[in-house]
Amino acid sequence: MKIGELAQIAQCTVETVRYYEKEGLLPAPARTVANYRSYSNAQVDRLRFIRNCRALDMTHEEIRTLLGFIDQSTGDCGVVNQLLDEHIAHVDVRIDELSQLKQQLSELRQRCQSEQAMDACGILHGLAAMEAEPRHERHTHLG
Amino acid sequence: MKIGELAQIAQCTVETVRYYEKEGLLPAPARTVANYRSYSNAQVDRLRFIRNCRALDMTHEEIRTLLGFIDQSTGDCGVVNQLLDEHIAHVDVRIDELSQLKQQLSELRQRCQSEQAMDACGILHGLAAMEAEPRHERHTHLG
DNA sequence: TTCACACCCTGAAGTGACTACAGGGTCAAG
DNA sequence: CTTGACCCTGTAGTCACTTCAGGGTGTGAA
Repeated sequence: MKIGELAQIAQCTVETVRYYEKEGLLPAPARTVANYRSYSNAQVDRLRFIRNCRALDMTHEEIRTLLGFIDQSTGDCGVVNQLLDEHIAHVDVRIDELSQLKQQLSELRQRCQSEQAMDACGILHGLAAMEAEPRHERHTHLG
Repeated sequence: MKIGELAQIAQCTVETVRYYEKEGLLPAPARTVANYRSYSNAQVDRLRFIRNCRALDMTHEEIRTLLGFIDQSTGDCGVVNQLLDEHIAHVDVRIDELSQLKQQLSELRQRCQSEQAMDACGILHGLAAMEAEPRHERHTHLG
């Protein structure tokens, strides 16, 4: 299977597949005489695994860890459970942050209901007057 | 006022202030004889405005637009209202996406309650079996 | 045979909003 | 006269890609 077909199956671009190879998430595949990448079924499965993890917003580092567990396949999967729990916690934190943000933005939006002169705009005044809070450290890799 | 004091007031780092100057969000300040940046009160206000916008997760592009409105101060603020509405919509979309994600992750987590052998781990199997969805385009700049 | 066109290759640079670092200058106190 | 806190410039690194430049390969039609 050539790279274009693989990319279509895995719902990503050809460039992304090559990027994963460079990053070491996907092993380098065999090549045809024309130097085209040629993928096995196992490699298709591995890419699908990676794309599924990415669809769940895991980082490459998290994915690398999971792939490591699969490759070893020794030991118990407590570590996997823990990784997932931590990732879910990340998502929770980010949802809370965004909810607070929405609250603040909605309040700000309330300050200007009509299209008045710039100088009088409650939103611009609100943005100028807010008290900058100490920047909170990131508890999550989710933007 | 020197850059360190300014950064402290605006709750950001000295590097960030210099970065905003390079990006054209903050005008280049006067310099002392020792070539130190020296800020006026107006520039302090402008940086506070920028930091407040960033605390609300606006992009530099959005902030640049708002600063442009302030600098012109002609016309009505309908455009400001619109920018804010769009930004609130971004945040809404992202909250929905993350909520769906959390749902998927929780279901996945259910698949493995005990610490069993890697090969039997329901989470790893779940990640391998998921159907990759077509990559959804970004409707938001929020990560 | 020659052309078009879809697909493949590599390697470098761009994205956003910073952060970190190297290598140096300035200034006040002890 | 030295120590340490602050300041300067410029470059590179972060993350997960995307885009681009400049080429090679393979197949079907004119």
